[in-house]
Amino acid sequence: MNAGADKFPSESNLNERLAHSGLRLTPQRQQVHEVLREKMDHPTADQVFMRAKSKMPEISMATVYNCLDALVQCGMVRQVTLDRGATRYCPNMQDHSHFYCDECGSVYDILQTITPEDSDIKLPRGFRLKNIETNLHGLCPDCASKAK
Amino acid sequence: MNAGADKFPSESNLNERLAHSGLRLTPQRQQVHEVLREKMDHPTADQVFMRAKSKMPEISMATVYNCLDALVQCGMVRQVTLDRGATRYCPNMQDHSHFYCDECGSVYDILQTITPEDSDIKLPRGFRLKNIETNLHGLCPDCASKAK
DNA sequence: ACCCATATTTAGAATAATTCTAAATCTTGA
DNA sequence: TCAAGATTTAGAATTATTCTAAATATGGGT
Repeated sequence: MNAGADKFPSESNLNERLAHSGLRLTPQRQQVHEVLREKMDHPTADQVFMRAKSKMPEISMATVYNCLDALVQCGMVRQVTLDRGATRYCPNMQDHSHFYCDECGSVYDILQTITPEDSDIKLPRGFRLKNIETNLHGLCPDCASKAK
Repeated sequence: MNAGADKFPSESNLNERLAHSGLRLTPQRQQVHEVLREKMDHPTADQVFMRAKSKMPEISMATVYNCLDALVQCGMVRQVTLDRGATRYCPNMQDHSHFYCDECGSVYDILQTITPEDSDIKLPRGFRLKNIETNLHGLCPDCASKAK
């Protein structure tokens, strides 16, 4: 699309990444990925649907779920489950963890995490560890100040 | 209830714990807690409901949710959200993490974890960290061996 | 370019998970 | 004993996710 520097390096990988998992690049998958990158506020499937719909009115909810699954499967998006509510989606594939405010439910990316390497977690024989998900729970600045 | 050694030390705390959060000890809350401690296989609310119902036939689903919420709130039970499916509940309040098999969905307690102290995670100003939830993702022994 | 096999999308129905509601019941403390 | 408030209950309502079957799109081989 542009000959110059890629503003969105991973966008250019989308096709390869999908292909690597035996999946095709489709306008819908592109759109869903774009929606996620545009506003990285950990939207739910429903929010992704509404945002995608505004650009691509024919897209359906089922497709959004399909696309999210495809993007998760090929490693372009992370699924984030923090509470009993709807699952959220995060296109930031850098190692990072999520801070979840137990009070108001807001989510923040925290650019630090524990990797299988620097953790000294030992699993019983036979387990194969792929990655460690770190969720930080507490109060966000807003709620912390309200709480005295 | 018994003068001897407590087989279930946290059971005896239930009342205090609830009281400390301004909650009452009720037969239903006791039952739900018992169900969880009886088989620590990370059941969903629905499974807890069925198990509790067999001992206390009049209990309702809404009550199970209420009780689980009360137990979580007073720190007697942990909520575990690992995928898009139903939330699971864990009465083991020792520091530990959960291993989740991405293939078959089974969950194992792993008696190691990262605590706020031994992690050197620094949060931006204002955040108040309460606890770190560590979820290990990968393949369980069964699925790992099947996967070559 | 044309055809095929397969992948993907779609709307809507179906299911699953969770929350809400309003009435009944149970405590607790004055 | 009473009143206020907490808790439980059944069932309805809502929300989240998955399923289904038909329509459409795509890529590879000719």
